[in-house]
Amino acid sequence: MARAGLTAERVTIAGAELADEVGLDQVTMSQVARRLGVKDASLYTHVRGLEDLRGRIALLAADEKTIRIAEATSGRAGKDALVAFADAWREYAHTHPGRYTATQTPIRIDPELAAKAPGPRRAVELTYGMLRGYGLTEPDLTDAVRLLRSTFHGFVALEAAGGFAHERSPRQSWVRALDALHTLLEHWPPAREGDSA
Amino acid sequence: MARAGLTAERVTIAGAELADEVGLDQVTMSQVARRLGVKDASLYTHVRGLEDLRGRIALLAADEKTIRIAEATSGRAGKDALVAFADAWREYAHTHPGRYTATQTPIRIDPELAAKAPGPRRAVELTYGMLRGYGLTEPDLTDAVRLLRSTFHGFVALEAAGGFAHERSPRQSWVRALDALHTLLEHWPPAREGDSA
DNA sequence: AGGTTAAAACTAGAGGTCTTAGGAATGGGG
DNA sequence: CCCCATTCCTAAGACCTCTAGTTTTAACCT
Repeated sequence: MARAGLTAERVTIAGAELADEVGLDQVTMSQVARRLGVKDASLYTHVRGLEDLRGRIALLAADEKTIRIAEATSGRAGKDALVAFADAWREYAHTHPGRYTATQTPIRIDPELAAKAPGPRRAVELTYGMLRGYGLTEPDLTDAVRLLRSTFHGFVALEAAGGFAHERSPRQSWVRALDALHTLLEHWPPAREGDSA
Repeated sequence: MARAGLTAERVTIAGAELADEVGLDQVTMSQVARRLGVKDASLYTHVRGLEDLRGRIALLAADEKTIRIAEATSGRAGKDALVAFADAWREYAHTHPGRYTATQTPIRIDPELAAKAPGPRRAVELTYGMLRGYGLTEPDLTDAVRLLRSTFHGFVALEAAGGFAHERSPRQSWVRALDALHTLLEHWPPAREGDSA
């Protein structure tokens, strides 16, 4: 029987495609094997198991998303950068729902593998870079980054879960949310007594 | 063999407990049956299947969370109410991680069953009520509600996924995020040209 | 009390999944 | 050309979901 030419990467990509098509929890070893024209057991040469595969999909997605954001924000500053960053984030979640879902799973990723992935560190740099123009300093900077990431992630997650059943289109709320966040970053409230606790 | 006295509700609760203990995706028919001292097949008298059980857990969680929030915000207004609301939300996610995860799944819930659940409607009322003091009007009100829900959900989701690896404690960032959101609600930016698109 | 009956729980089994173990083919390096 | 590490396979065990058909239970009725 001719070799299929599998690699860990090809298996991961097949899994990611499957995730986007039928949902992350429909990604099984068997399905991925079938898609690659191979028996289930053959995958275990390249991937430790289902958990490992899921982790690799998550890492792939994180990298891809970071790249999109980097492209989108390149050369922009201030609110332009904020909107480009956020739109790229949401766009990725929309076009790759399965991959995006994978990024939400608690980190059960092989640490050694994770160390090789450029995504996370780069993502952090991008976010801090985007906020540079607002003149925040630590620890406000970290807090602001966390607030932004929370809002972006929360919005697309709720959107995907069907949480916005209301009349008003999510798109409109999204635009207004970005307006609001921009305003907020420009007028970031000073820490008050007791906030260091 | 003596009857176990199962009901759909008892099965759901067993599933919810299991979810909190070992994670939602470890909740299987077999495990739930084992916990109840019953054979797998017996569960199908009370619950349509695994999907259905998951949906019921999600509904249970939504109701419980809403109740906690209602209790916490009762009698409060303004920033007090905002903080109580948010803290109750986060607290629920922390103490019931499996149940909370269940609420994130896209709605595959039996519509008939969902109609009976008081949670969702009540949750919406609570949120709008909490914002009453800020003097917002539609459609800003809807946008603000969506922003808050996104941020709350996003924060606890990232927290649970290990997304806040930084030095600074999530608790501190949470407190500051609430400060920031309060400020934002007090100075909600007016809609600009083109925002209705 | 005893008999009837609907529901609850069981046994059996088909079909799917994950994973390990060990055997056979393949193709690149000596 | 042949070695042999790697790739892919078959086989098999354990577990899972769900359906069908059967037995047991408890509640109701006279």
